[in-house]
Amino acid sequence: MATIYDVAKASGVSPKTVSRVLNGDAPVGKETREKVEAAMARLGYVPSNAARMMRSNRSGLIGLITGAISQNPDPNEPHGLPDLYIVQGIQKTMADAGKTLMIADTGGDYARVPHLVRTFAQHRVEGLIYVADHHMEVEFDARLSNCPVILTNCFDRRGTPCVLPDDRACQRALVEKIVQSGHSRIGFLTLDTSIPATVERTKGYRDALRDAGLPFDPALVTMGYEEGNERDSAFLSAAIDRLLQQPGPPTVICCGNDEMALRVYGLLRTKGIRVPEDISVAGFDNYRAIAETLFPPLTTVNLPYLAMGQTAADRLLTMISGESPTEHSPTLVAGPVAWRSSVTALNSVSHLQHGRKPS
Amino acid sequence: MATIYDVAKASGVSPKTVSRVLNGDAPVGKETREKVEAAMARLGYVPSNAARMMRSNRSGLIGLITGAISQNPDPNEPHGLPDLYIVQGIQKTMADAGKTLMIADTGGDYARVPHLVRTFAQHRVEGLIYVADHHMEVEFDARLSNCPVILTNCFDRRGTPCVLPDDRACQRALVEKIVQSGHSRIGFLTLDTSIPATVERTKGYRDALRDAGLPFDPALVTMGYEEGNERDSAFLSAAIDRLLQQPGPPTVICCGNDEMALRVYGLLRTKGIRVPEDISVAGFDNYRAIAETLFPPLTTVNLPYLAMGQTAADRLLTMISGESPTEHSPTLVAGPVAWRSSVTALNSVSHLQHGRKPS
DNA sequence: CGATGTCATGACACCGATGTCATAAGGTCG
DNA sequence: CGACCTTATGACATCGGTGTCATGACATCG
Repeated sequence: MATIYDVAKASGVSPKTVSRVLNGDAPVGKETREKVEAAMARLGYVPSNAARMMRSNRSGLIGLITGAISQNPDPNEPHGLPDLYIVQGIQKTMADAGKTLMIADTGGDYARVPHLVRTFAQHRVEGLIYVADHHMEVEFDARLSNCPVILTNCFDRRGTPCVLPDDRACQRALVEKIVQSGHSRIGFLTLDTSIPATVERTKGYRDALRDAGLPFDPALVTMGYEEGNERDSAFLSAAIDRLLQQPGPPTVICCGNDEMALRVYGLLRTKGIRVPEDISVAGFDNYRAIAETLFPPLTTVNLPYLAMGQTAADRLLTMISGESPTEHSPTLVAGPVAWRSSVTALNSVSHLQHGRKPS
Repeated sequence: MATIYDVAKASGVSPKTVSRVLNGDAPVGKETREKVEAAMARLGYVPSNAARMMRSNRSGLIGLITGAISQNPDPNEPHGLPDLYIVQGIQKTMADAGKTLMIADTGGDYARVPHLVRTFAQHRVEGLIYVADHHMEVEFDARLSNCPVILTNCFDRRGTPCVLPDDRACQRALVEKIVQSGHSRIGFLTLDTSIPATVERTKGYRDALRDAGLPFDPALVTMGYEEGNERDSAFLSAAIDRLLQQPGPPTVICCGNDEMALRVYGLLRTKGIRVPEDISVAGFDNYRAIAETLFPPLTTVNLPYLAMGQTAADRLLTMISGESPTEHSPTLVAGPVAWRSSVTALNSVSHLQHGRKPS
């Protein structure tokens, strides 16, 4: 590999002059510049970042740790998508800022994190981002990193700066729209109640009801998925039955995510209930492979993962530049409702739940 | 940031001895080692890769260029998954080999590739991998890279080493199993016929028929998706009608991918045709969010993206070590059939296509 | 007991850039 | 015309490690 000395010799100038041509940080005679540029092209010279970094002490590198790429021990899992969009947002923002992203993957093994942090520290990354695959609490050990850290899609107890999805506002916006369509008995099949997203979304659900002056009926809210057992049809089916087999059954069912909605479509049809004629269904995530492909297309909420990534990247860049003191409160990012035809407008006069024919 | 000199001073030895403790490349007295290690821990010393690299000229870095993370101008697209699993496979293999992966994303803009290659060259990556989001032909310009290059999920005209999915063998294996289940009229809704995968899979489809001694009927093969217009229900519906409204309609429909199969489920039900009682359906990709969540679960082919990534990584590592001369032929990787209940065993005596009741 | 070998350690140069300072040529101004 | 500035360039030290070689203290062997 050609060095700056080779270029200098080939063009008959000093290495320092070649450096000046490279960086344009001082005036260089036009003729000299052309000679040097010709020599660089001829030798296929590419400057060495390592050498450059030794002096400047600025690596231009950002470290990103995630399980996005292989969160699940089980390959081909559908999860790990959210983090992907987050990574995409980060990537774009960092590229625009002239930073190079080093991505490391935990391979699903959380114990690898300290090792990855150390590797990044060796490369003298200027900042570190941890991206979780779902809204969760973590304990991210970055003591060795010696650089600003931001958590994305997760938070810790130490108050490390973080960017989180605004599950509460999203669920609230969805339910508000559903209420505006004339629904007042709104079922809610939640994800496992032990995860933060469920807690926040349930608050949002209640917010929307309260604002609309509707009562909160606990019988309309029940858990549809059990943590670690997402594909148990019997569990989900029983949850649906709990909702439907009660006085004043819901006219619409909100699901914890789009995948659950997909299964709910199937289970309702098995029970001879049509979507959306007999009952409306809504999802969460706007997982388009499902939401747009289903028939009828699924009303859902677009969690703004891309924007979360961008927000996180911007916040980290601010921390790196050190302009303003580091803010410790979480940044919440909400997204718009994706309204599709799986939720029908209820005629506010007739409160029939069944037997409506498609128009 | 503490340096090796700080550690040397703090422990009262020479920098070189600290280096020896770090690398274990020469014997160090037990007492000295402990002093040095204590000093390193106390100072929070982390060696600088940049400095290390300058002498050794070995960066331990592998560059990966992909659109996986943001292939689609349209966020939340379901594609970009295959590449993701490929990236996962590469990541794992490289981590095991002690290499650090630098991932750059084209952001959907192919023109950025030369710039990304240059950035990698500046970091002196030891090898370069390009991952495409689907089996395709590319023109990958890596002249500046000055290191081994491997293409994954794509190929070029110059014969750059590449790893490709064995679409032909996969489709063949799927059709073989379907034939073994008693089907002989096998419909095939292909992806756009202009893409390499469709060409190869159609060959595999014909291979399986030929081996089973079944005739190839062109009326059973038709295009279900048009390039760039994947969500046109009318197009797909018309294709289904072409297959069904003919003498000797198929007893099973193979789809170009799992997403198409999801739509086919919906369209068939709209037409009053039950899956799998009236007709069987098979997919391609084993996209589990769909294949396992659908009812009935979808029979499909597991394209081994993970294995492709591992294969590509292994091949690149071999090229880097330079042990054997670089092989230029493509490496094909096949995957197993994922057999689920969307394809029924046909009683080989009765060739009824309709009217079978669920057992 | 001297020749040889091993162990433990240090001095020093070097990798490829860039920051600092020096220097020489030519232009401007009072 | 000399003081001073700007432009264009080079010499040299430096960043943080590691490779090479040298050195001194012991141990081993014939």
